[in-house]
Amino acid sequence: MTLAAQPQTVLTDEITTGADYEIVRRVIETISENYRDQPSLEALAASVGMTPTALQKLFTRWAGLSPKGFLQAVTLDHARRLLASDLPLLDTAYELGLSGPGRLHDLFVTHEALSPGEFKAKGEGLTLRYGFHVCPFGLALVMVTDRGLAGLAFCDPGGERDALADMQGRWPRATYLEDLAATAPYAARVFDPANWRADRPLKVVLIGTDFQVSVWNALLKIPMGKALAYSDLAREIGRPDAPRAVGAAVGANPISFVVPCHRAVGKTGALTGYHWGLTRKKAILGWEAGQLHPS
DNA sequence: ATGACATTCTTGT
DNA sequence: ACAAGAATGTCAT
Repeated sequence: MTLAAQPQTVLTDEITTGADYEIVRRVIETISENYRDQPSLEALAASVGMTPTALQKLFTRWAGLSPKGFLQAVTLDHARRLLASDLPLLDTAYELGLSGPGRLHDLFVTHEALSPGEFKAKGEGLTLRYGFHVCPFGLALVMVTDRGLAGLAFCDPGGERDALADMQGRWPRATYLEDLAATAPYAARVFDPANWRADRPLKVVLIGTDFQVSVWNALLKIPMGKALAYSDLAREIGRPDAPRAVGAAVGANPISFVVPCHRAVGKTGALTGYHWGLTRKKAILGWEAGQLHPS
């Protein structure tokens, strides 16, 4: 797959975006494995067979920030700074949402939980429409009900089957329909910051146990560019002794990215596990840093 | 730095 | 009902 035989000109936007992610993903992987050595742009470019300038351009277009800047964003130091910014943030940016049943964060999300009956039936009688869409982090599997967004998962090209199976395992009795027309608007809304507007709230449906839903609620309160330790989350929901259970609940979050599970980090600021791959967690964090400080 | 273990919730049998 | 596991945290080497 190395020869330059592909006719670049006929590739659609979507396909190039997917291919771009693959390159960027490998670069990010390299950066996060060797960030101590501060790999140079030249070395990074060589590792993916590109010229330094081409990689610089591609990476910056993707992340809104240079490989160098990304390297810094992924560093332990940076994650620690996110943590250092104290807890008060939890209630501040967020008073406005009190009027309605909903919660707000950067994406202007309103949510409702599924009724206990509906949940216990493991999705029985629920119709989930799904579709795969290209996004900045590879392929996104979007699942919606008539009440709003219910699931968001990631995969690499070729992994569609596994991703779908993973989601279907969560609600085995639900009916699944492929319906790109239904899911496309959600994909566009979620991954384009220009669409994060209060007058177009994103409706999501949280399907989980009480404990899980309370953890996901706490996650929704973390603003973009901030992070919280699992133990802080545990305190936030009033179970200071259950950081481990919180970790499990965070990992079970069916709507990744929208429910910002990537903003939960270890007590020390270390980036810990991620259901859809640690590399992707770093990619998302770096991408958010780029949205925050456009260069 | 490494490893054992404490602790809470979920899930499969 | 029970046992095992999980995207953790802490304390002892």
